[in-house]
Amino acid sequence: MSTNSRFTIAIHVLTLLARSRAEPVTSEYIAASVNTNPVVIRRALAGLRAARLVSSQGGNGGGWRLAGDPEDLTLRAVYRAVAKDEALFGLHSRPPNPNCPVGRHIQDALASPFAAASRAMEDELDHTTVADVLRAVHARAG
Amino acid sequence: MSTNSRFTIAIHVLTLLARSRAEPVTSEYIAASVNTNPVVIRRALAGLRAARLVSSQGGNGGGWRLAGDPEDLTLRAVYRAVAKDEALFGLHSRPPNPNCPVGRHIQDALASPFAAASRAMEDELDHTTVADVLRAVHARAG
DNA sequence: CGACTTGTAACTATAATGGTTACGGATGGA
DNA sequence: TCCATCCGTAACCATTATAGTTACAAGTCG
Repeated sequence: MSTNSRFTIAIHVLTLLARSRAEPVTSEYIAASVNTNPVVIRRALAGLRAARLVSSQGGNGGGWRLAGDPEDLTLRAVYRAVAKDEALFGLHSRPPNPNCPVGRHIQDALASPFAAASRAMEDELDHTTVADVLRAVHARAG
Repeated sequence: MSTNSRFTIAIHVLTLLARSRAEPVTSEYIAASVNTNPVVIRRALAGLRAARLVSSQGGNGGGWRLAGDPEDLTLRAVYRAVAKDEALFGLHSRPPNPNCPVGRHIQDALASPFAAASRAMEDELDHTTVADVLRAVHARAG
């Protein structure tokens, strides 16, 4: 449904930060792990900082740190920071025909089932934390 | 998460077909309700026909019909027809660095929570049928 | 002072999405 | 048979999202 990797990248980066505890990590180091450009990382992290999930420090010895305990950082919180106000399912790109009964009311009729589906997904994301992801990575790393 | 209206369009069209029962509906009529071009509708319905949700009939008096009972057509089935194999959350656009423990295992570590979230969403979509949507539209149309 | 790092603008490439025109082919009634 | 109708699909274009890259200003710390 999406050609978009923002959510995955965000979790990847936060997992790296969780692994290094309070030690700041540079965008260059992160970019090497994600296999992309440091600017892409800074852009992604700017959004997470706006959501108070991470903090940054410029200059020598600077970098990025988790703002809180990874045990308390759920994938739902990460999802909301990345998705912002964007709905899970997009509506019509142009408004449907208001002279057709279906066109006039379809968006209202879909609001409830769409919201329920989105809520169910987020509730499930609430069951996993960044700390859980880090443990899963460590388990596979042996 | 998606700039994509395929799912909404599909439900909209199927609701129109459910309303007209066995009477075939032309792509031109559907396009007028959706407020788009008939070719866009034909493209969308071609996918739904491949999933056996609708059937089409060319020539005079032709058009599109639901293949089954709208009471049995859940939004989950519509979602799967529209999303095909595409995952709800995209992974990295370029493979992460295999020399980093996190980069090497992050995708595997995310497989389980991502699948659970997608399943939770689909389970919720299973609770609503196209017939339900049509009733919701009728209720609002007064 | 100087090495380092973030912040951000600017530009480019690629791909997805959707809108449009055009036309071939099938259907069914007059 | 003829013809209006309607699907099937190719082709092309515009718009937008994404992300990759270079460049440079500004802040930080030893």
